[in-house]
Amino acid sequence: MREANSWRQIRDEVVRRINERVWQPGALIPNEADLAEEFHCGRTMVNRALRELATAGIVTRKRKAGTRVAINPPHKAVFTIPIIREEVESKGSSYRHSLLIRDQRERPAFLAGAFRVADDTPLIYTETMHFSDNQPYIHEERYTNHVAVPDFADFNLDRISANEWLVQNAPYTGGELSFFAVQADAKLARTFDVAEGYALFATERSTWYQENPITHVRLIYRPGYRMRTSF
Amino acid sequence: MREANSWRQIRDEVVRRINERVWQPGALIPNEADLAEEFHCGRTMVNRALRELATAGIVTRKRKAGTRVAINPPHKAVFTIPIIREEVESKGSSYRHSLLIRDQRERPAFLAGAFRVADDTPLIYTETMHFSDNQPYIHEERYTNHVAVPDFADFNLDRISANEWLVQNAPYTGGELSFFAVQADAKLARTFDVAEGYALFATERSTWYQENPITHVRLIYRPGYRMRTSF
DNA sequence: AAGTGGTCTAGACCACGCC
DNA sequence: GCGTGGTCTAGACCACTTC
Repeated sequence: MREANSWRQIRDEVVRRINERVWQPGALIPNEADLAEEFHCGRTMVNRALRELATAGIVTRKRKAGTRVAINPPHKAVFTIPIIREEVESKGSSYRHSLLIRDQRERPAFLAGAFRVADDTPLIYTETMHFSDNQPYIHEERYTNHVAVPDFADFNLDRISANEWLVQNAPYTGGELSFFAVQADAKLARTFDVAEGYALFATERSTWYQENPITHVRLIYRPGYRMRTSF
Repeated sequence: MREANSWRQIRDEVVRRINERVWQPGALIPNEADLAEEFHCGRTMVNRALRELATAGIVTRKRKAGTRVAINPPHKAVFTIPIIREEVESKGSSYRHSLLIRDQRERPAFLAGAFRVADDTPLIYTETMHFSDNQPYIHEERYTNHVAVPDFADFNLDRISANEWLVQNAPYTGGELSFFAVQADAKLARTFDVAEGYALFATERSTWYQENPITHVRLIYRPGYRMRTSF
């Protein structure tokens, strides 16, 4: 059929046939050897193209059973969590932040599930306001386990935010992320200049390194904020 | 060093060295040929291992410049957008839904950006309530382009929800997803038994096939809902 | 110019899973 | 059993980027 000499062309041609219903959802597509012959290339590159489509959920593959067009389109969206400064600056706005509070606290009750440290382990608590073009943008509350990140306690957070410092210096092996809505309390209402109880978008993120909790952060976004992604 | 004969083992060993700081963030790691020699394998499999790590954002690769440990850990999370019924049932709850409204409307103004059809194209509007264990769970408002999905107009939505039908029958080539917070209006407040103005978590999703809009849906979740993912 | 990753081949053997 | 995808090799040439 069409000449194809790179795995990208093979991949794109397979996608085209799926989109145009040459190969229906659920249908078996030709095996690697046959496709290699059709495209005048080695089986290795057919394998690579189909493997990538399988990772993306476009096809499903089983030994002996062959490769099928996936029945359910992949309802997956990859979401990238940016460093706040970079997010602001990428929109052409100026960024600054202000450290409001920095002290040591014991773990609050609501963190017991996410933060598996002894009840009386002191945690570093920081509260930071992030601004975009000098307008309040994100309010950040963070608990950091300084046993896991000893350098953090001494770090000057005036120039670089906790967000940025931890992203670059505290690698993690796993984490959890959640999205939800909160009502503005009195302080947030004042900060963002809305009525108390106003609906604000919020995220929480926990990260850990092996079994050790590193940090837990709650971000509350300015009124009307939307977090977007495309797929 | 350690014996490794599969690309997975190579990948895991590289990850181990990065996590244990044998190779620091930003540092250059040995080139493919050297790693192939160390692991007693072909360069192809080293390439595959490192390519996968590059896709995951663990390392960055440039010709001639070599492979470096990424400075920023990958702040990526993958969201799977489930069929609502499956989400509810996977938690062991019973699911049902109720179709509240189904009519034809012209495109509302707020959809002009997301829905590139002529202003007077009639769209199918549906409003559905999803229940978990007979408690209100998600309120759904949907606009569907019946030019793109002709079968949808005739479909009986009593047994299968629009959500589920479209996922399985209307493949798409792209889409957009956004997360935000809304205030409950009078109707939502009544539905979810909260005060008017209460903060609710909401998502909007648009999908299209090639250049044709398929559907736009806004989901408003019950009070206190959190959308979670781990990484 | 030279070194690096990116792509590709031809061929091989293996592991899985349907029959 | 036996056909399929999964893995792997040894070698080659190319494209890009830094020098």
